[in-house]
Amino acid sequence: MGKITIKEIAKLAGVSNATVSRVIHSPHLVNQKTRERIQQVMESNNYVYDAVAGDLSRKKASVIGLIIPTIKNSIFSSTVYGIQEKAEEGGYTTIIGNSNYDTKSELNIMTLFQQRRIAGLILTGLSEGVSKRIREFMQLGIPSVVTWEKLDSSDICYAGFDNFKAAYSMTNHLIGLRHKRIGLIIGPYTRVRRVRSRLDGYKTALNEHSIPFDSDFIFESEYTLVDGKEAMQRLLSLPDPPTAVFAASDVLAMGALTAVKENGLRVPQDISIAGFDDLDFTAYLDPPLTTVRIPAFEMGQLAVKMLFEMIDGEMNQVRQYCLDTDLIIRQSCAEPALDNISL
Amino acid sequence: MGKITIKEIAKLAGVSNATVSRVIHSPHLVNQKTRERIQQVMESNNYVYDAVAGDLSRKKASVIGLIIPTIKNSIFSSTVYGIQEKAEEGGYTTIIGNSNYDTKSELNIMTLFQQRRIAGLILTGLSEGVSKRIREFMQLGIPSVVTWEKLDSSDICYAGFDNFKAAYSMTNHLIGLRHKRIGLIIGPYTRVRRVRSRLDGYKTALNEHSIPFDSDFIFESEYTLVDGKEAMQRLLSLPDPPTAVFAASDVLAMGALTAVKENGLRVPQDISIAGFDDLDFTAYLDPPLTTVRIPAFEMGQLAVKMLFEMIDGEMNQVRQYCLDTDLIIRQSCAEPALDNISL
DNA sequence: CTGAAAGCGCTTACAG
DNA sequence: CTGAAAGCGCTTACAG
Repeated sequence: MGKITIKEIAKLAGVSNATVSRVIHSPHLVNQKTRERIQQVMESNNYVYDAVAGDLSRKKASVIGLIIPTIKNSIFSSTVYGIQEKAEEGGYTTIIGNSNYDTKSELNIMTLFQQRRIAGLILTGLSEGVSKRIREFMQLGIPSVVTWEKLDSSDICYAGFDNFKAAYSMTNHLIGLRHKRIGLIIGPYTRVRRVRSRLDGYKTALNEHSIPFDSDFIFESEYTLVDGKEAMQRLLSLPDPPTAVFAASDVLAMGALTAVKENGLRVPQDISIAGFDDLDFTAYLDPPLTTVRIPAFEMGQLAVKMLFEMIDGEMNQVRQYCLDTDLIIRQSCAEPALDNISL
Repeated sequence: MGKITIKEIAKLAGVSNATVSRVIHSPHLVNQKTRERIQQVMESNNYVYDAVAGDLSRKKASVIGLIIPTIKNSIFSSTVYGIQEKAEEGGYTTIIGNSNYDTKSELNIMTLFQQRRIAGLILTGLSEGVSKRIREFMQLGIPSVVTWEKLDSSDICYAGFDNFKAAYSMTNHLIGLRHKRIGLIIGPYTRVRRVRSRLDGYKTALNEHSIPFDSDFIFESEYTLVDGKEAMQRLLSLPDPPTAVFAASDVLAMGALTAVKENGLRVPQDISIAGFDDLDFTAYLDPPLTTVRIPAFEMGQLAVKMLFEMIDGEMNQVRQYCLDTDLIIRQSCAEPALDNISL
């Protein structure tokens, strides 16, 4: 019933705790005969090492804390996967907290993580209110890295990408296709900085081509299919609707696509739709979605790699990686029909 | 730099560790003045409680271990969400291990979890090789519950659903639509028991309607879009292809749908497609997918609830819950065209 | 190569 | 209401 501890193994094998501990961690330090006997005893008693007690004793930690906005949505699953895989390789366990894009809850999770003695922290984006706390973490010796974003601060590590540039490129692509009325369905940019960067990228691209910015063309929404659909619905019922819509999330794009079809319109002949994220399913939509590929998996892996390096001592220097994004051109965007182009 | 411990707080406040510990856990036991002073000291020194040390000391655990096949796929995300939400409510943290449908790796994860002193374990399905280990866990006082499956063994707890019945109903539905040539694209039934139950449900339904079972109509595949697409491709190139295809996973169904469209065929006029899981996106496919709704979120919540009850002492009795599934009828299934019906 | 002892940060009877 | 002491399961200088 009660679980077997090192102490009991020691007693059964007629040695001290220290020696048992040694056969677990540095078997070469123990006389072969003794070692084998102890291993024997551990086996037959189904001894299971208590990693938590071990960590406490040697003042180390082997859990990595990860904060993502939500696990319900597939947006972050590649990142989580990249993190878990890499963490596991290094013998670390991952705990995940869902912030729901809320700063207060991020802060709460950070404290919870701290109580659980995490070895390092990975954040999905950096909310305004969190930077200070991150610095505290680093002061306390808890290395932290931000993903999904590129930061201005030079003292916080990140493995991210340029949201501005990614959105800028896609908008430019649509403009290159001769669209002038380009709608934008976008996530919670009021609350989330990296989403705001996407908005800025969109605006800047328009601006550079002297296309007037029309706030009726912008919809801020949660990352759900329904929201994407509803936003598109509204866009379509505008007196002079857009000829292309950039949905800055594939989930929103899929919702938008559905709305277009329900209105008996065709993509891309009647209206173009572009997405963001390059989730698995985008290649399987009808038509396949033009979108921007995000280095989701890579960011995860890199973030853990950075964490490891910091844990192993090179904590002194700040590392900042901005990974590339790619325009993935598929069939959901085309030039607007002639009668749609304002001459 | 070094983190503040209870001991230092005690010294600063001029009390013993015990008293500080008391203000953390049972403040009412401490004289108000003393308590306030101590709280004061904790605040101004940013004291953070060490939950790991606490757990060790009071011989309890506050982490729940969860094993799912994969986190990459959205299939399990509702379950994970249900679990995390409920666990959090009870002050528990969740750690997730990905087994990749592999028994050996499940066993490994279980040991890892054990080393991390989990308070309880939630498994997604029960592989043949794992039952024994589960019983060991329960013996050791680690309550365990299985989800996504209904078990025969009367001594293992579960919060699942009837895979056989779910697949049986859907197959029956297709038969009711007058389909006689019904293809099946299904997950790894050779390795996974609950998937085998689905296969059995399909077979039994056919059998009850004296529809001969045709092994050319069955494709076993991984749960990916590509696999669904390829399987459908093969099905369509059969000399006498099915008039309906039951893809026992929405992801496979989405892949299948793409293949059908690429072949210039229409769903459901030329061929019907049914899915399984009722993932978010199914209502947004073109056409919206007929599928079976799985109580994914509910299973997660219930599993944690059961775990809590067991942790709180009623560990003696085995609880087994089989939740309902629903046929979700949308537009991807219809009667076969007349010339397809064998008279 | 091995053991005794002190310690990781916290808790909990027990005694006062 | 509070403190001294033993303990959770493991580790690690130190000494031999």
